[in-house]
Amino acid sequence: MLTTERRQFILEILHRNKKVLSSELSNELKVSEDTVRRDLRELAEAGLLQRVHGGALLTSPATASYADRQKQAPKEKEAIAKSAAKLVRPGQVVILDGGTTTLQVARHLPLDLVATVVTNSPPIALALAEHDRIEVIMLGGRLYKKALVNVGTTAIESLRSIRADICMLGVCSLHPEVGISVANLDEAHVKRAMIAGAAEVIGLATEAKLDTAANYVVAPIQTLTYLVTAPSVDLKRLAAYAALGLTIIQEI
Amino acid sequence: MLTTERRQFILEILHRNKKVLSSELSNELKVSEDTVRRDLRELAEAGLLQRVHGGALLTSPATASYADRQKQAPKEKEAIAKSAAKLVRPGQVVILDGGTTTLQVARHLPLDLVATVVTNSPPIALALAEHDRIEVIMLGGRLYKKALVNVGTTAIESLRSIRADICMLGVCSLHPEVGISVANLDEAHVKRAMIAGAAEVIGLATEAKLDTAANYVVAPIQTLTYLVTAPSVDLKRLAAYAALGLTIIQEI
DNA sequence: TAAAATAACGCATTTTCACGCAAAATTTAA
DNA sequence: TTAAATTTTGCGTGAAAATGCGTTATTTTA
Repeated sequence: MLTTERRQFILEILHRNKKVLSSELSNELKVSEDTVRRDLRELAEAGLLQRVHGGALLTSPATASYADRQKQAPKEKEAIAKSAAKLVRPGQVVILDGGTTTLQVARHLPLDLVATVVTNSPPIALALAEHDRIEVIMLGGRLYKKALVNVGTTAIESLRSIRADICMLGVCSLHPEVGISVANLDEAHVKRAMIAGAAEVIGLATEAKLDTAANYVVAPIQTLTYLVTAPSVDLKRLAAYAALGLTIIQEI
Repeated sequence: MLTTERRQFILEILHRNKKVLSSELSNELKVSEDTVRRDLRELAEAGLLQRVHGGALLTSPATASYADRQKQAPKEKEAIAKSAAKLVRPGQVVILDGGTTTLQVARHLPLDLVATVVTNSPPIALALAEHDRIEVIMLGGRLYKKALVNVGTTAIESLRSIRADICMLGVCSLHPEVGISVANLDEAHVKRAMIAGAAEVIGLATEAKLDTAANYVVAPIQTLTYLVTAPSVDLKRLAAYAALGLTIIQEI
């Protein structure tokens, strides 16, 4: 049985049963579990299924992908969020990009912080609704459901009239040469407008995002003033970024 | 059953029953309470539920006042929402005002409905993210936390360039002579712009809102094309409104 | 205040995963 | 067609995840 054939078969089973187990597939297909896992890994990267411990599940459309990402490396994201939240000074105007990491930042802002937050992410706006003294400015636009952010000219236009102190960007992919890149063109445009509207730009990145690139480039690395990562990330992996002039923040 | 599967199941139960008990889940899922607790802990960290002694509750979507209102007359609101949701025809462009009743409407829209929804309410935008075929246009602006809606010139400006088929308005106060009125000036402005941007206007009102008035008048009663109320409301109470030319809808 | 229920913590066990390496299979090039 | 290069696969190892149990703390209730 050909590799491609086998993978097709896995997808069929998955759509019939809504889930597959690595162990069962290994038995049924007469290949080792390693091979099955490799298949699942490939298929997951292609977005055709959702890997979980023990096998895989159907990728539920739209918002599910967001919920999934919320579960990825939650510890690391929380560590980053805590550090990043401390960078916001009272009275500042902050542009907060959408994303699961920035959502954590919003949650970790002190409840009594006086500030203005500009965001294109409905979940972040809701999280900040509990912060009495934070003024929330929501950027409108078409809701891009995969990332739960508003995109389009409306958002970009609104950003033109905003001069923020800092901008916190959840970077999807970061590469010393390629720069900051994302998987969606609309998102790239909005992020670029956010960067243009702030004096300082803070990038938030989990380790998995380092040294990777996506299809749409937002800006070169030097655009960032700070790069916040988890304390667990090896300094060697960050050397290339530090060399480009960024200040690396791993813990405050 | 896979771990991820189990956690999804817990979330489903939670959304259905508004609460879950560790002991019940342990029985139902045939796993130890430890495991259930671990699941709840993880899900809570992801912000998907709120842990309490004995189990978990739904995450408060936002501020207390909003959550409180969501608890007021839930049956009545649901009845109204079901009727109102049926008024949306495939392919239409719908302006959906913020509010607890309109949020229910969003939730009751068919999952396969093809439509465009324009809203200034982050909770509604999020609820609609699960509807694959609904395009969501979010109106930006300053977040008015008490009602969780975006207000201000940005929202009003955006509405100027929209011609919707219908507009669904959660009315705060309704009075035959005063008209539609609300407690906040900014909200009044936005609602007026919404009305101006739609061919038909549908008002949603629980019984408690009939024959009351608030400080800021949005528009006269005749602005409404339909008034949707719960079937439990006595027709006599609605006579005055019917006399003004509205079509009363109590159940479909 | 005491008893009961619920939670948290540490630990051991089992299962599942990831990674490197070498053999086998497949594709590409000479 | 043969040889070289690439890909795929299976296995061994160690790491990580998931789970249940015993114990101790905390909260709730009577």
